[in-house]
Amino acid sequence: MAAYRANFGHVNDILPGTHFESRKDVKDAQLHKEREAGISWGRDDEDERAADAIVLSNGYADDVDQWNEITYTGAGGQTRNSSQQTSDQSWDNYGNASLRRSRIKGNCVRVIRGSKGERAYSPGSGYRYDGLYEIVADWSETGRAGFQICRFKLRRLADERQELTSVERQVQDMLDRRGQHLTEDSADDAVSRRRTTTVERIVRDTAVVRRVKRWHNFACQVCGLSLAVGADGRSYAEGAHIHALGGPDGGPDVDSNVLCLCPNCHVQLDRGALYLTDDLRVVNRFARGGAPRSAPLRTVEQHRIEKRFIRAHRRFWGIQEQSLNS
DNA sequence: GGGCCCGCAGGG
DNA sequence: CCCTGCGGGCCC
Repeated sequence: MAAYRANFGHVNDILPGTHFESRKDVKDAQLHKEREAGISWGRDDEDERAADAIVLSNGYADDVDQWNEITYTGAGGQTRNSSQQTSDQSWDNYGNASLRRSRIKGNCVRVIRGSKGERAYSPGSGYRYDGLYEIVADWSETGRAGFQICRFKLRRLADERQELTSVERQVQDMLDRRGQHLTEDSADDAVSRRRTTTVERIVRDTAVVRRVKRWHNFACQVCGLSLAVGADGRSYAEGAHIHALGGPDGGPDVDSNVLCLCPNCHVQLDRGALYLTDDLRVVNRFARGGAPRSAPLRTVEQHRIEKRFIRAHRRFWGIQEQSLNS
């Protein structure tokens, strides 16, 4: 059998946010080579071992997951599946050496989160592909259990640096061509601006966003509007991140941080005109008639919203949740 | 190809 | 909690 070749970046047009039932499914999708191990590696173009994907599933007690930044623990030094170090880890371990190699070469790695990981950022069950990260540092230290561990600092690539999948690239090419064409004709600056926003929106329409919109049948969770546009008979809705994406303090692209909204309510949420209370009521700060008005957020069983994202959004807009007359 | 070791599964 | 099973690498 031919040696596995490391492959960096998205694979098979699988969008970040795509959910899998089991490690076997993740492997079969070619996101991660291994059935069980955390680090996926193969030979790179110089025939060295280089890592191309990792799984985070609480296998090592020293892991720290903050979505945008991950402090990952290398492989080895524990009895299988125990989560407990019983000896030192080594840089001779192929997984650890391959992650270091990818750090040196600047290869990005795919990150897959399992349900046992950090609650705020992990899927309720199974596994979820969360896109591309770069490895910014590696070092050794003494772990909680008192043994040497290999450590890696990973940072999520900014949205504009998350490489597009090939389908998205095709759409972008198409839009680029149309944009050029229109610019020649009209020299209208608004055209290229609109083109830019369209591309951004495509990039951000992850599997998470698609799933949330489907759960709500493309109806707005705030006002209930079902915008019937398009020939497919489906309504138009947008995936709105409560705790906005981007930047080192950006929120995660996970179900519990996304709402299905109409464009009006989306922009109001993004500008802080709408906010959510801890008990999932929507408050319009600038409602006509003086006092803020609130109404319950429309919810469905399978769509859990996390308070921490609601709070991050309020904190961002400097909203203290005190004067709540519903 | 066989034997051995390893591992962020998976199920009882 | 323990145990079994399995795929991949690597060494004969």
